[in-house]
Amino acid sequence: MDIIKNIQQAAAEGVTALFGQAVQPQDIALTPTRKEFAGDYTIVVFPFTKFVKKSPDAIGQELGEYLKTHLPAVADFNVVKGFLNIVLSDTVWSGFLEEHFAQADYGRHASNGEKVMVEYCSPNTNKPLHLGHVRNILLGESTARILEAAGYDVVRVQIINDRGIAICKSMLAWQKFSGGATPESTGIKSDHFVGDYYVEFEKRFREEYAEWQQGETAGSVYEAQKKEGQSPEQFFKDYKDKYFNEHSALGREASEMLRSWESGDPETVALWKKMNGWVYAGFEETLAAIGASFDKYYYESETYLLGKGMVEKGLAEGVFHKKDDGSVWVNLEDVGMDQKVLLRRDGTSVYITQDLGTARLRYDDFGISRMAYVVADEQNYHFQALFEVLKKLQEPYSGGLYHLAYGMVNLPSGRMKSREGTVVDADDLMAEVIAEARAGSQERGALADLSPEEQESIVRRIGLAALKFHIIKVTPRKSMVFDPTESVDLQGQTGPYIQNAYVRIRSVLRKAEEDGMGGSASQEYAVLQEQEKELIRSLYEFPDLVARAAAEYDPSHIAGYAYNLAKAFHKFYHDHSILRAESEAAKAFRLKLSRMVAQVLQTAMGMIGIEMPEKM
RNA sequence: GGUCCCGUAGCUCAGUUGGAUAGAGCAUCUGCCUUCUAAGCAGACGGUCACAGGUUCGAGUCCUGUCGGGAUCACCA
Repeated sequence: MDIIKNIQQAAAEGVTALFGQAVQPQDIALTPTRKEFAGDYTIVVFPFTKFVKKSPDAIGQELGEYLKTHLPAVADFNVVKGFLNIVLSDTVWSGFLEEHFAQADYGRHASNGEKVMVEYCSPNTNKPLHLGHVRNILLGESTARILEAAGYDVVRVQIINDRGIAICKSMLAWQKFSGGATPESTGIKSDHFVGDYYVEFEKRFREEYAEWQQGETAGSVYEAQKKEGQSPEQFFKDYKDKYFNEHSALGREASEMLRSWESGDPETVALWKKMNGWVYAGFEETLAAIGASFDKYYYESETYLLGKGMVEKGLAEGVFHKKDDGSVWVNLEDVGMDQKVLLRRDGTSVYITQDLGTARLRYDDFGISRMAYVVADEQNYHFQALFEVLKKLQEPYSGGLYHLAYGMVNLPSGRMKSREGTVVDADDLMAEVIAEARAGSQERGALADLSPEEQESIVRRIGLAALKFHIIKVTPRKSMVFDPTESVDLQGQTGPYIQNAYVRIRSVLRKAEEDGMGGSASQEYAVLQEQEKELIRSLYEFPDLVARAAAEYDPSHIAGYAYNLAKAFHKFYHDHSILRAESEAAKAFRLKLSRMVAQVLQTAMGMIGIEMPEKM
């Protein structure tokens, strides 16, 4: 039974029968009726005035009559200013509830046999995860879960940037300054431990640079290369990278280490493995705390040479071209872009070459038909180019590529800057929201008779719900302002607000079970309250919403839906008693309704990685 | 400068793909717990949907331009 489709179908037939014009059911504009009018769904009749020489009101009347006589579900209708409001029979809604209230997987779609990959997280290994990664991970994990709910077979992967100058800086600093300290000997979480040495390197480097600026070499470099009217401060700020490459002792050592790694020097590789191992152990802890897990990790140290074969193939097919200096290019001007280099003149790969190879590798590994990359929007251009190149190569999965671009996470004070120490650490952030939830919980005292372990488990769920919901409710595409004090709010439009609706229902259901609840009496409940209908209407729309969130790769739709459903339930709960309903029939009906609301809230929140507590 | 994204209440965000009088939360103020969990409910206050044109029965939504903010335009990743 699909209520909306039935109405559209009947309305389309009605238009044909009454006005002699063929229209497609999906072209019937059907929207939920606004609260101030009577009805469940509204058909906008204005479009029909194009081919019917009657007033919108007259058309509405005729079509309303038609629907009322031809569709049993339609109990009544009214026409207001060209809007045909359709009132459905209460049995439509009570029938729907009876059919679905016990369906545990309601809202989840049957398998569609398609395999899709979601790439997310994808950190560098020189520093711990921060707020930006948190948005990425939450979006990626939610998207993966939503796609699963929509019937896809999902493969979660990340590509870890485990090589390059950054990790060499950490390695060098550790080698020079640690005195053999380890995460174990210091008691510092292992990814933070490695990050600390990266910071140490930067600190020492700045000191070295500042000292150098006082010397003769610096003076002559400044005089020779300064731009007109440029102060020494400004000049040396811009000169930093050049200093690193051309003058710095630390810079030379770090570059040396990178070369040594690239040539496979056993000692360097061993050190690299040791420090990356620390980082991975720390990441795993953080990812486990957030609730994300992966099917496969790809490492840039293993993929950065890939893709050359595909470039050769493209060359052979004439899709790419080689310049006189030996570099290989693709011309993307036909799709409004530039020329992009694919192989350097020395034959080595660039970033995009590696991504071409990695895409192919993944296809070979998993046979996926679609791939979603969760990567910040600063890489929009890169992914546009990557996808176009894969299309030119006619890769079998190239029609199913999607860049889930998300905006920057800013603080109320502005952009996060590591130099100013304003980067919000992922572990700290989680600890903070959980502490806030703990404080709130102790104040309320509702968990006092549970064991400390149970209390802690609940408090974690509440804190993480606040954090996750706060981030996921924002449309991915938009950049967002993250206010730490708001993220720990437990009231209003928040994760805990939704958990609370669930907890209230569970509490009622527990009591009902003690009393022994009457099941079949609900069938006799004939006249529904407006708020009951609203809840069921909302439940009815859930599967479509899941499909839409999957199609648009947008978890914020699920967050918004869960909030609206919880809000509707809170109001219903406030206005109507469940266990002390007017009749046995009403009580049984409301128990079923509440049960299904709880079920759907749990399913929806599960899709965005939020677990529900039984009590709070 | 070229391209892309964003601009909605004091703040943080929705707005079902063009439908009715633009909605929530936070903040401020006011009510509601001897009654199923008050992390709740109700009310008040708060808007030139950045601006100007256009398309049409109808525009926050589509088109053009302007202003403001961000990103990006490497043989870096």
